[in-house]
Amino acid sequence: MSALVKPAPKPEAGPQPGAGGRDLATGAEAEAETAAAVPLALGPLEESLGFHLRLAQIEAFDAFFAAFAEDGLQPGLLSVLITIGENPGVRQGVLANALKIKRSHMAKIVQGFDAAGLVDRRVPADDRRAVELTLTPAGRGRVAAAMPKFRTHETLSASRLSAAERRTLLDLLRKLSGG
Amino acid sequence: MSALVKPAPKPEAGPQPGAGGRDLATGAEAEAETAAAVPLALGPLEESLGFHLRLAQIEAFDAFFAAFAEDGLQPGLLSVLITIGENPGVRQGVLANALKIKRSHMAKIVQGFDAAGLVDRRVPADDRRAVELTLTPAGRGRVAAAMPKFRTHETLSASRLSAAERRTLLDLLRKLSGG
DNA sequence: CATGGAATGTTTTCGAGTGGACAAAATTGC
DNA sequence: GCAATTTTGTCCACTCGAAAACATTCCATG
Repeated sequence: MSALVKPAPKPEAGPQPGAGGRDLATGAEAEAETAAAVPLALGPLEESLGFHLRLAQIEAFDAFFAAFAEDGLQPGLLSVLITIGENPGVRQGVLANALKIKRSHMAKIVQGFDAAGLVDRRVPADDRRAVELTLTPAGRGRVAAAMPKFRTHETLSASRLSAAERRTLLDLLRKLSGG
Repeated sequence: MSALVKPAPKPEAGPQPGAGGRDLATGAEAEAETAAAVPLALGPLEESLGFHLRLAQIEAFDAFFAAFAEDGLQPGLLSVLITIGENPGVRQGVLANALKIKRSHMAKIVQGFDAAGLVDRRVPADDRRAVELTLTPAGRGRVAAAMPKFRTHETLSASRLSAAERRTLLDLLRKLSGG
């Protein structure tokens, strides 16, 4: 598949009228589909952590996609690359565990990266079941190239929060997840 | 399909050895797959809102599943039912918009609910494209039955946070999502 | 009113992610 | 040493959700 190599989802002429062409830099939220933004009564959902987590996550995901659209890179995939870079020789299962990605899925992802020449898979001599992962030079380049955009994205996506609020939110999320 | 009527995912004999039988009440986190909980260096991810949102959301999702496994109910589906209940006669598209569910997906969901006899779909006379949704008595019963469990789940899932922290987290999430 | 465009919901098609069975290698117990 | 169990990764079948094309209805403009 090489889910990383698709040369920007669709090389269209420009912002199509119907497609709702994602204003990248402006930060305007631009009324997703159509359907008036009628405020609904959410009842108990209004106070639900899980519900708001989902909302926030979807929004963050969308923002990420908007930022990285041309790279054809997804949040999960980038996190895998980064983590391999930070932990050369990490075991595939350990990686999956830390990133909350299922091992079966991680296998697919790593296959894709391998095929794309971004990671090396080495079978250690002392345990021939395992696979140790390392970034290739190309992989390191890919990560390095993505990092500035990543930082920009992180800043932009929290633009509604003050620095202190962002810090607090991060800490609380970490605490919630048992960090 | 009737994705709501499956009588608990698998009516097995008991907690299978290999299946990892989800201790519901204990709250112990029980080492998901196997793979030692080796702490990895996450580098820039450590400070990433999006990354921690994903982690927290996955965890919340899992907890929800554990709590509602026997009901065969999913977070998104319950949120749809609740919101219809809170807004009788709501338009399908408005609902999709508010819950960040794609319209095409909402169509499927509503079809399922309709087939299960949980919602009524009424085409208003003044706009024959639209569909207005209402809970049937059975639907209201379903929601009412789920609510206590839902509140319990909400409380449990935030057990690592104090009440004040939970409140703060909720407010920050809402602010982040443009509430 | 006729005609082109927009809004609403549906269908179809496809990718992402899961669950479970599996093969190979390691570990343990005898 | 050898069988049983466990760990590690992979494969296959399936579901959830998204993107895009579509049909129908409404609206605007002449």
